Amino acid sequence: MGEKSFSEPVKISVAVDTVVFGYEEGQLFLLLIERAFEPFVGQWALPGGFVTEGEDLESAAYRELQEETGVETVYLEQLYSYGAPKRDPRFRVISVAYYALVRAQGLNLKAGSDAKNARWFPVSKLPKLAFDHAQIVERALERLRSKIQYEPLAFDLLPVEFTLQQLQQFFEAVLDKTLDKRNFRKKIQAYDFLKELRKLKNVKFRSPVLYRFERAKFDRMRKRGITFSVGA
Amino acid sequence: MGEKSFSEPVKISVAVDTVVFGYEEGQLFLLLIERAFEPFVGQWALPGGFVTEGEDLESAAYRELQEETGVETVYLEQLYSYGAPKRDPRFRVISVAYYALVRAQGLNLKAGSDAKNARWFPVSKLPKLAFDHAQIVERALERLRSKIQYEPLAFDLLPVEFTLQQLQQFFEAVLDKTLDKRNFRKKIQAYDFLKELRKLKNVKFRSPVLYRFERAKFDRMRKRGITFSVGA
DNA sequence: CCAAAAGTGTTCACGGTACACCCATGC
DNA sequence: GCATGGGTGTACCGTGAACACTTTTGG
Repeated sequence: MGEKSFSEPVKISVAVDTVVFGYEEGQLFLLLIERAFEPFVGQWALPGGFVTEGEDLESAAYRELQEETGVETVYLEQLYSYGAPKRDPRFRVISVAYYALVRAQGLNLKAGSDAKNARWFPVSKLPKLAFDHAQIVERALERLRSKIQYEPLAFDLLPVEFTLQQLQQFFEAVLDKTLDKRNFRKKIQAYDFLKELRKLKNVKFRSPVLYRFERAKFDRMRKRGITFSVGA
Repeated sequence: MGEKSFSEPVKISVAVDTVVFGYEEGQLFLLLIERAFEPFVGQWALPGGFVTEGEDLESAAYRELQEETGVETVYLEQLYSYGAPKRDPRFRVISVAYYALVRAQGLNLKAGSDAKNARWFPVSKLPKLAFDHAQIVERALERLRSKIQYEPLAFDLLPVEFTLQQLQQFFEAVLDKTLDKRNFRKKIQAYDFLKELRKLKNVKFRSPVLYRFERAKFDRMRKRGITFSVGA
């Protein structure tokens, strides 16, 4: 901000747009909004909106998510800022993109009450997106795929209680590669941040054990200098 | 940008601020500007300024660097955006922060011709910084330290021709830990992206070999699926 | 008793780490 | 010839990868 002249700086509209990820049954999903106004009416776009006076960027992202989709976000992280002059055909808009993780929680893969025009799409079958949102999604996917390998983001997308098989399937789906069952279990269990809960009964075949992620244990592990890594 | 009402969005001043890194003789440096205007007159700050009409964010970062410091940047990457409502005491400013790498090139650790009020500081002895710039620097350092371990950024900070000892010293300085000489050399040379040039003569003791980084070889190595890593 | 998923150990190859001495050069 | 930094190889260990059978359960 070391401006040289005293001329007033140009003022620009600032938006926040969020790439919301969900996961269910081996598929990664993305929450999109159908645009109700020009430009790009009827096209799908990322949830988001303009930053208001005196409002933090992250707060704006939360607020817009709440207003437009009603989803409960368990993780929100800034991704990148987009400022190409013509990215919005109406007027100059700079957009600060975020990405968020939402727990799919059972089968409830629907948008919150408010927004009838919000829908989950599998990332493998996304519609054509408005603005430069395809680019933003691309970057978010890259970030998610890379960060999931050394940060415990998986546990923000999976149900609170899960089996090792579900956990493995999750990594396989997001990283798009198969993992060895025995090696995967050995590694995960060695970290010792999962708490064994009980057996899941009333399942067709042999009952799997349910686990829960213990963040406190994870943090202690980190402090001991042990780094989490999957799929390396 | 899925605004729900037709009310005009709030307009905000958008700045770009860049953390400029240089390196020389075992020390990492940072290029700062002494502020000539209020607020924070006389304090040191990151080079930067307001984005103008129709100007890309990255172009704005380049332009401001050129105007304020005259340095020739070999690498520029977006870092993070800062938007706390009161981060600038005058009025609302959102700042998109970048970080840049500059080749110190011999002893020329001075600012470009234009800016008399620009100076290099060792990162270990930074002055008090204006605005929230200390926070930005912190994040840039983290990013540099982590990225340098798996991306070839070192070669954008070192002179074009360097010895293995200089290269090792560079990593030791930035990562703040000592590396084993034999293991370091073995590893680096195994990657086979360095070109042996000649012996550096007229040096006090045994003449070291000078090397040059060959980006083409590096890229081919990457394509073969080999990942660069130092200090792991 | 059969079908289907859950669960479990061992071996091998490779990369990381630790470690000490000879070599070339200028003075 | 000596002081100083330049340069080199080997042995060990831990982690990652490959790989197949037994157990549990519901129908």
